[in-house]
Amino acid sequence: MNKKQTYSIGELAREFDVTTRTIRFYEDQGLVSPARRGQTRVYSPADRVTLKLILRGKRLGFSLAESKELIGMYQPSGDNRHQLLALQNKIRQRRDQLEQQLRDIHALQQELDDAEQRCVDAMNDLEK
Amino acid sequence: MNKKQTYSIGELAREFDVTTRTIRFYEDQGLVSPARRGQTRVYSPADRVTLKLILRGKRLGFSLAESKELIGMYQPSGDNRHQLLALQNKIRQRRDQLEQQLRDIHALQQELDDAEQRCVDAMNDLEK
DNA sequence: GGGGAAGTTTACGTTAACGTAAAGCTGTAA
DNA sequence: TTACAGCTTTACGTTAACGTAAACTTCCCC
Repeated sequence: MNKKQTYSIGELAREFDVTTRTIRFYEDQGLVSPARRGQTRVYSPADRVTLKLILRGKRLGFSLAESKELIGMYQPSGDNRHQLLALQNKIRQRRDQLEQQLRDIHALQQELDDAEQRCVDAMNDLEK
Repeated sequence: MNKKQTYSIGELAREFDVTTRTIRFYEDQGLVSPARRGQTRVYSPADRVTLKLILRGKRLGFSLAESKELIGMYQPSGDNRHQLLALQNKIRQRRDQLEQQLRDIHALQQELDDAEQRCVDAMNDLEK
């Protein structure tokens, strides 16, 4: 009853709607390091999660380098105090950036509401 | 008591912390069209708002082309029904995209909370 | 009237994030 | 056994969003 689930590059590409080229590119950039069976790449559930994080980062406007940083945050390999402090600083920066994005999004949503309303009004005018 | 406020390209560049090259590039791409006094560009308050919208779009991960679309939404020059319907569809798409971003942000915030907590815990362990 | 400081155009350079093509191995279903 | 579906590497091409440099006007100040 062990979950020895693995994925091929094609499966993941289909699931996340990207090309295999893209996934290999992320590997080039050091964002994932799948196992190999011979030549062929074999992805673990953990690799899959990493891909998910990268793509979410993209949706949030992060560069691959930034996403790499973010993903690195989840395993503080920093075994000394200095590393941990640096890590906390980065986390704080991210949080500030996210807050700004939230403000931006709310403002934009408000404007879309207005724009849509104007749309509806204009169409109602055409009715008459 | 009329507000005949105008801005030079340098003023706007300083205010928004971008280069003048950037602002001229946006003009090249048809995102702003400042007036001219001779050769020199003269920006109106409306131009300034447009710039603001572009930069907010950037923070949200929109391309310049997308921001241009978004900005175009605010003045429905579409005087016929078909235009208005197309407009509403675009607005709906934007809204969906924003909702996704919101979900992404909340998830990321949660993870940052966890990561920070692990940081604090690890530092406390070092204290002992 | 000789510098700056700030504006202009023109044009080539750069980085990120892949796309696209070529050429080859590999299992398996007909 | 061949045919193709899916995997591999290598490598050049592409797009967006500017950077950077050169060469030039214009205004203002001392």
